[in-house]
Amino acid sequence: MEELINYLLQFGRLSQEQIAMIQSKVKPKTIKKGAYFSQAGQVADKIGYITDGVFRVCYYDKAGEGYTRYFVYENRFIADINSFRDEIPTAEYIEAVTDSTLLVFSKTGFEELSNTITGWSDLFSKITSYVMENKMRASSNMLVQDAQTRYLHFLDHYPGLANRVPLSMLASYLGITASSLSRIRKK
Amino acid sequence: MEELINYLLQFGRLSQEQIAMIQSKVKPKTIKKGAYFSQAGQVADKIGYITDGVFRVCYYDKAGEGYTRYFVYENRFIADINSFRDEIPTAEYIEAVTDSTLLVFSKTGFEELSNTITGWSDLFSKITSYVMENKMRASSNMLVQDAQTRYLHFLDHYPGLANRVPLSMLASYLGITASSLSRIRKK
DNA sequence: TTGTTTTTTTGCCATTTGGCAATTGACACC
DNA sequence: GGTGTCAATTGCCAAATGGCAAAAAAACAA
Repeated sequence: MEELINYLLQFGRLSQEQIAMIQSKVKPKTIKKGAYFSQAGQVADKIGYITDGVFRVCYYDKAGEGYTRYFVYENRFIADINSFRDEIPTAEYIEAVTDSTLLVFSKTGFEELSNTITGWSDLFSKITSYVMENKMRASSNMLVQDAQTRYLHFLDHYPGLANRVPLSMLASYLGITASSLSRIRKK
Repeated sequence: MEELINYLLQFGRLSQEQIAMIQSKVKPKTIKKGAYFSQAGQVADKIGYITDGVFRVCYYDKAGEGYTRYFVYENRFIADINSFRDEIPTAEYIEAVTDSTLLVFSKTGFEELSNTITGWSDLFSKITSYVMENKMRASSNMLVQDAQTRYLHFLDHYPGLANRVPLSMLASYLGITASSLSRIRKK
């Protein structure tokens, strides 16, 4: 809870009353490894702040093969923001990679905050565009690097994360096969 | 001008007065091929709506080699939104790939719209997150496809664009060398 | 613990892509 | 018409990566 508030304060000012208001709209939730926080085809009805655990945003091809777009872990928000805002179905899955705990804003709770706290939706869209820009830059950068460079960059940009996610998921995030990643890892 | 309004209307409602207000804050601008709309190290002080031409968002490595993150063309906004909002220096260049014309919002003009038009900044952040999500999805998808698939996808997703941008820029967008793209093209 | 299932590693070979250099082509300028 | 400049094509070979299958290791369940 503490962390959530500190995270928000990085992006804008909040009064004590506003903080109390936010805290009152958030509910703890646990989710098991392998379960989905949101699923393709459904409308995302909540926004989560991860207090413990790792999630991945992913999709599946016709053959059922899963591809990881990116990972999100402690002290970050996880949500399909476009689905949530416009109430349209998601295109992707948000899957718990480990057993996890979250603080969750419901759709109605979030809207109450938008109506009560001046600048709340601006603050949130600031977070959103900041995060998305980084995600986009990351995958755009990977495109022009070879597999080993991508892996090494991942290791020092997300220290420890490589040990918390299955190799196969990491491989699909890096855009290589599991075998290739295993070989690169040997070095 | 017509197109700008129609584009905005796709993302939210606007009254006649609001439309007039928007139109009064926008100024036409032309920019020559090769010139920059915004540059790394500077603070982006404007948002452009492209009425004619093609731009690319790009960066350079130490060796001076340029890499294209993505292209933007007619009837879309071009801006470094995080730099513009927070008044921090951009990390990237926005370069005119062809001679182009724009409609430009200045920082002050844009702020006046935010203060005058209820929901203006929500409407704009809706556009931003929608566009960024798509850009991110595009480069994330490319990561798991081979070069030829990426090229073919580009051709039918952006019809005609391949003929408007130099091969070398397209190659760097696709994450391959100019030679490789040239070979793929032969087929 | 034991057996079962899933994930990871490894070997082998085919294919893709990169790197480099030479050639060709387009275009502007003299 | 010649000449310089820059972009695009092509050939050659090396390096990176994929595909597939078998073996090994790890995770999980009974």
